[in-house]
Amino acid sequence: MSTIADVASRAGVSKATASRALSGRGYVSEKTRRRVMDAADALAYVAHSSATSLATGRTQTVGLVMPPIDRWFFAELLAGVQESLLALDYDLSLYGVPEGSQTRERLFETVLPGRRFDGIIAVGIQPSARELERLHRTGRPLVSVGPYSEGSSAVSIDDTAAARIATEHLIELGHADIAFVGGSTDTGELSYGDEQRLDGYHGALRAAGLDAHARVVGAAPTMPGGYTAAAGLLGDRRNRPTAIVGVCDEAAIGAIIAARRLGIAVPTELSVVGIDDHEHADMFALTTIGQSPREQGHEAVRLLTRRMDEPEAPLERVSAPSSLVVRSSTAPPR
Amino acid sequence: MSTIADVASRAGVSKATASRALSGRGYVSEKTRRRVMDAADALAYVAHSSATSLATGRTQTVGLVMPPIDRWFFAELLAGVQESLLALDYDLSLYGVPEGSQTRERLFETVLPGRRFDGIIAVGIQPSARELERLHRTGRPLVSVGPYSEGSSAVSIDDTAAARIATEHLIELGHADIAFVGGSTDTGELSYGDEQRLDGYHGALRAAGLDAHARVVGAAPTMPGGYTAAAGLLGDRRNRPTAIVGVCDEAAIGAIIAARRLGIAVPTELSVVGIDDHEHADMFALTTIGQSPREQGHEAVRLLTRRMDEPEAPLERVSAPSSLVVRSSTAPPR
DNA sequence: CTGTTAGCGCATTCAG
DNA sequence: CTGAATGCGCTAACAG
Repeated sequence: MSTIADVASRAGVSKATASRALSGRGYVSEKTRRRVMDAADALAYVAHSSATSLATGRTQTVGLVMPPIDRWFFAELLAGVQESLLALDYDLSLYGVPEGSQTRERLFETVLPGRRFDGIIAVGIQPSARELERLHRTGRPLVSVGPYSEGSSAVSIDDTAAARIATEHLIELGHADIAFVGGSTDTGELSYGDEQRLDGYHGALRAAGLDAHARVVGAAPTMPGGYTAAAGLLGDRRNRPTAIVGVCDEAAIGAIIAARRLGIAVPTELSVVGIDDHEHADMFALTTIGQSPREQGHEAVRLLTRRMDEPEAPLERVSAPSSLVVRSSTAPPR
Repeated sequence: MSTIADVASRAGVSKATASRALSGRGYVSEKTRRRVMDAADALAYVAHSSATSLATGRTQTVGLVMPPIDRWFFAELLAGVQESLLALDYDLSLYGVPEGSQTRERLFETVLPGRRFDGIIAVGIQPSARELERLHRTGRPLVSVGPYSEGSSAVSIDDTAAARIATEHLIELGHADIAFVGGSTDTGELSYGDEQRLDGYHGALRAAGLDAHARVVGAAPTMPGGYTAAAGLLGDRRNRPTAIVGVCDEAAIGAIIAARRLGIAVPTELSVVGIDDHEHADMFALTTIGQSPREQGHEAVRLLTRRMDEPEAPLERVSAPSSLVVRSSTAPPR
């Protein structure tokens, strides 16, 4: 692999001039610029990124930290972040952080402070005070998606409101016996957003004086999770709810499939509403609260670049839009 | 942020000694080692990764190049790669390559040759001759998953065999009218593996003298894709197949859901077999050809590290295991 | 076992 | 407009 010195000598100029010509910064006569360019691609020259980083202090790389979950939300968000970064010529380093592991410690203590990135996006992570201190010490900006962290810009939907609106939709249709699927799992893992959604469900019920009917059945936020939970819930035909709120669309879809298998018609005998507007929601005619994780990814990058370009720019907290999408999985109870 | 010089002077030693103490390479007395360590964490010292890379020539980073598809296979594979890399203290840079875009060019011409990585894993990518030349020119090892590339180690299942076995399973049960769902899409995109699977289907039919019955219906390799395609296929009750091979489990599951909606019982009236053993396969009692993309991710990293540690190590081509998993979506035709 | 001396490859002063 | 010199932070000989 050739270095800038090779290019310079081949073009008959100094390294400094070659550097200026290649980067486009500083004055270079059109003629020598051309010579340098020609030499560069004759040699298939590519700057050594570590050398550039060391000299400039910037890496053209953004770190993305998220739980290693292959849930739709994360996949979409990742795609959004990638799209935006691509357009800006930034690279992406991805870190999947198993909950409370040594990995996590190593990440915050060593990797992130190693100046491998110009900025960091943390998704669904709630850093501890010490972790935050480590991050800020690097002087690089942090953007969080989901849980908000001190000293960072942030973007997220209002999960509480989303679940509340979903539940209210059911209440307005006349439902009183509304169950929540996905409230808690056996393992006790309940991600930040999920917890807020549960709160929103309870809040709506309380406001309507329906507290007594609250029923939360634990389920993983997945289709099989929702399926299993709903199958149990709907098994007893005498005591089954008239409507279900899924913690997310995956769980809600699982519930719909369970209902169908049990011969329970949706929406005539059972209404189901989800949260997310998953790409499969349409196929199941699922009424849901729509959000766009992909857009949130774009927004996160926007917030990040804003502070990478201008470190003293004020922190921003943007609330991503979400709204009720009515399809045909909900109807008045009969 | 402090540098190794700060640590050295605080510990009263030279930079070299500090470096040795910190990295564990070379002789250092236990006593000074301790002093250096103490100084280091008093200062919360973390080595600057670019400086280390420049000096050593290694980045402790692996590049992962894959299509920006959030299909189960890729998500699982990514998880596997991450797990393995984590254990080895390697970082991961992720590149989603839109098919035939400028991005792709930039990636191969600039990013990958920029020595940002110690090795590269390419998934479902078929590099052109020029692209391959660029890669090899860097002298860093390449491992491909899926399509094999000249000069790289590779891991993949035998997609042709997988589809053949799936189809044979149906033939052995007595089916003659077997359709393939997901053969081609309107956009003409047919990823490498999918193409092979289609071949395997045709091969099995041919071997059984069933060519004439071949029916391929185009569908995206997704649940809605399979749903839509199957709905069309099964709509005509007079002329419908007795069995379906899905290009992947997502498509197969979509077909099952379509069948249920149409009141067609699986497996008594229709057999369905998929390929992958997707995490949802169990929920739908789907008979399928199992493979583990996660394991393939581990394997890819193993192949890569082998050649990163020993550049002259021979190239390897490993065939990942796959085998028939019989559940209850298949039965003899009635 | 430890310190000194040289780079790694690039961008960036500062003169000219 | 261009070249020579300097340094980014670290590791790797090479002496001692």
